[in-house]
Parts: sequence; structure tokens; C-alpha cells
Amino acid sequence: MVKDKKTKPSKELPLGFIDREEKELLIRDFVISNIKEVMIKYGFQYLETPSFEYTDSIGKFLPDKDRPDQGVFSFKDERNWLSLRYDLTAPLARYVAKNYMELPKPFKRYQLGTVWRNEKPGPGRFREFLQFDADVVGTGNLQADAELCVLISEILEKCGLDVKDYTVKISTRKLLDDLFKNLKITSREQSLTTMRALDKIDRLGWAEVKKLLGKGRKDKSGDYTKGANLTNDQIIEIESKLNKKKTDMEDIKEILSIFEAYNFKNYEYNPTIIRGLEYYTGPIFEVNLNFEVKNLKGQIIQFGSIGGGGRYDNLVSNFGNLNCPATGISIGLDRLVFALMQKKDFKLETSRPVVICVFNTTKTKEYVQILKKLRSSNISAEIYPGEGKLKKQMEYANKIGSPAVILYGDDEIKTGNVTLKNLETGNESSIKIEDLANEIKKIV
RNA sequence: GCAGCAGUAGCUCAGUUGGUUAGAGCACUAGUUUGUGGAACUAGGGGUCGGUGGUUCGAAUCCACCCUGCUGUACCA
Repeated sequence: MVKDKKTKPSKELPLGFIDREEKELLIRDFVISNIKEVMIKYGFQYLETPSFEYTDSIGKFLPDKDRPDQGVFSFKDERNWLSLRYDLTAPLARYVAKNYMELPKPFKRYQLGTVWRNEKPGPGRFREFLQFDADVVGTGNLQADAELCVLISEILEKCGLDVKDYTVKISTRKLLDDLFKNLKITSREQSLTTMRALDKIDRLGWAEVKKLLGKGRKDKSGDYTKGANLTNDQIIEIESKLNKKKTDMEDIKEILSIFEAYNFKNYEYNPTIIRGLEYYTGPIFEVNLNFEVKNLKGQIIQFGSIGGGGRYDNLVSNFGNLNCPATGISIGLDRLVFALMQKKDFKLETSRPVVICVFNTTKTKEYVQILKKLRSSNISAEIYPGEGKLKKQMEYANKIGSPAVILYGDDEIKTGNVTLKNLETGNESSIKIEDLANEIKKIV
């Protein structure tokens, strides 16, 4: 190979993409196994759809542009624009529309999958991440919405969170719809800006949000955000409506009564939950963590919610004349794992291999015999996978966290025993090969 | 997108108002120990000082633009 400095490939990763190492992956596996268990218990089917979809089937269109609408990663094959999915809900709607006749109604499915977003990454947010989705399609019954909240809560607690570590907040999009109607806020742009402003109450508080509802707001970095230009009266009306602790919204009352039947208490009715998406039509929910999360530099960051969802009764009908109500919830798994790692000290079974040291390459046959004996007893083991002095082999074993090394050199071969060295205590003992597996199990 | 801060060895960072051959700790390699890890000591390798252009006799240091990272903000189907 020609080595030319100028053509050396970059070892940096593309913006917003990261390597994930074993500790995180093991915790992720743990979370996933909890999810699967709970989903089976609640009667959901497992589904996988492809990473790519036709751009227009996941709700992105490209009229005369060189590139499809920003936010997605896209490319054009011979005929069509394809995009990497940006969530699992849009592909589900497509799947349901495609298989409508065959599917049970309602159709309950869950899905785990990587999604991609072509946007600026933030703290704990990347351009590639793992999402978990649970949806109930084909019923308007609010039992489905309620059960999604209960199920998310069960998953979180199974993963080790305490009741006070998280809150499921619920509200309904109908509340805003009514409010906008009464206040005669009809322009789409104004209502969208209002919704986005209200979505920030948790983070900014009412005083700042009121600026966003009015003329606009300058944040502490000096950036200025244009407001929704509502009148004072309108703002006051919104604040008083959204500050009510009790609700007269029918769908919320119904869900709360279902929660009671389930004896589910860890929710909070919070009319300031908005969720930016336009497609929601009914109850909406959001899952928030109640503890501080730090980044790798130890700074406390604005972590936001780890997931949420709601009812989207019109999404499937985009594909045709299907009247197909639906509701769903998504969790950002990587973010959940990131937070869990800080909250709990996971003792994960990562059994590292026992290392059989190599003294003499002509003894490979003997080493392999020992190796096979250990592996057949279900002990993680390996012959030192390199070459070098014993010291180097010991350093290797130490570095990978091996519990013990096995020495089988000329001295041992004479006696027929092997030397087992416990790397934690440093003790060495001479052991018959037949007893080796049992002795190691005492250490591991 | 906007704003603030940052980018010097694999990692964390120092580098005085611009001045020889750019440093430290950790990590790595070898040795002190040719069959013994975590500790110590000795030696060694490793940098176009994020990039490009400019100012200057001379730039890691000053200026401009760009790239990347962090944080906030905006957007987020």
C-alpha cells in the first residue's frame, strides 16, 4: 500500500455519529430484554421494517428540489428518492396501509430500530439512534392510550428506575384546538408558533414563554426568537386555561379513570405538554426523568424528555381512504441508556475469558485440550491470542479483566498438573486438569 | 440557522508581551526480572500546534475565512 499523508483517511466520525462501547451496549441489551418481556406480556407483536423507505411514503416530499426536505438522509436511485427513516411511526403507517386487509384490528405492534435524522446534534442527541415504538392501530378506544402509559412505566421500573425518578405527563391536543377556536387563532403559522412556545414552559417558565407568545424573546446567548404576536388578552386567557389543575376534557377524564382501574398513579395531568408535531389529534403523553443528567465533561445538561407520543387518528388515512385511528409511544433508547448509566451502577455479567498462557508453540495441542475442556464447561476462555513473553501475556490478561490465567509450561507438563493463577488475589495453585473447570468456577 | 467557548502527542492539558530543536502527566514500546500482571525505576517511539491564506526577518502565539467539538437557542416530520 502506498502511504501518502495527504490521502490518509480520516479517523474522525461524521458529525453526529458515535462509537458505542461494550458497557453501554450491555446496558442497552438489558433494557431491550426488559422491553421484549413487557411487550409480550401486553400482547404486542414484534415487527421490523426496512431502514429505507420511499421518501414520499414517510411524509417527505420533494417537489422541485435537488434534495428532499431537510432533516432526512436521502439519495436517488434510478427512479425514486429514498430516505433513511427518521422515526418508526411513519413506516408503521405505511405498513398498516399496505397490509390493511390482513391485519387484525386493532393491530398492536412494537418495534426496535435505528433511526436517522439529518440535523444538528445536541447534548445526548445524535444523528443515528435507537428508538423503541409501541403502537395500537385501528381503534379509537382510549384504553389503548392508557395502556401505553402503563406499559412504559412498567418498562422503566423494570430497568431499575424508581417511581420518583420519572413522570408520565399527559394532556390532550383537543384542549389547544378548543382554545385556538375560542381565541380565534386561525392562521396555521400563528398556532404553530404558539404551540412551540407553550412546549417550552417546562424549560423556560411562564414569564419567558409569554414573551414568545407576544413579540419575541432574547435568550441568554443573545439570540432572538420571533414571537407569535398574540394580544395580551389572548395570552392571559391561554395562561389561565393551561394553569388549571383540573380538566373538563372528556378524553383525559376517561384516561384518568382507566389509570385508576390499573392502579397506575405515577402520572401527572399537565396541560402544558404540547408536543410539537402537528399530526396528533387527541391525548398526548411525554415521559420525563426527574434526575439530573450530566454529559461526559460532568456538566449538567438540558436532557428533555426520553420519549412520548399520542393519538394520531389521521396518519394512516394519508395513504388512502382508510379510516384508521391510532395511538403510539416512542422512547429514545440510547438516551434512556445514557441516563440509566448515571443513575445506577450496573453490575453486568461480562465474564472475561480465562487466559491460557503460551510457553511453547509446539504445545498447541495441549493448550487446545485445556481450552476445549473449559469452554465445554461453559467457561469463557482463550489461548493467549498473540505472541510474547509471559509478562506480556499477564499484562494482557490483567488489562482485559481476566479472572485468572492458566500456566502450562515445561514444569507443569512434568507433573501433569496445571498452575492456576487467580489474578485478583495473586494466588497460584497446582491443579489437576480434570479439576480445573471446577476450581475456576469457584473464582468466577 | 443564530450565539458563546474551545481545538497543541492516543487521552488530559501547560506553553509567559510573537524568538533556537514545542513540553508534562497518563497511555504505549523495550529493559531492570530469558516463567509471572496491578507498584517502582530507566530508556525510547509518537506532533505539518484543526485547515487554508495573510501580517512579520521570524507565528502554536497576531489577523481573515473555513472545518470540527462542547454549551445554549431555534427547528425537529
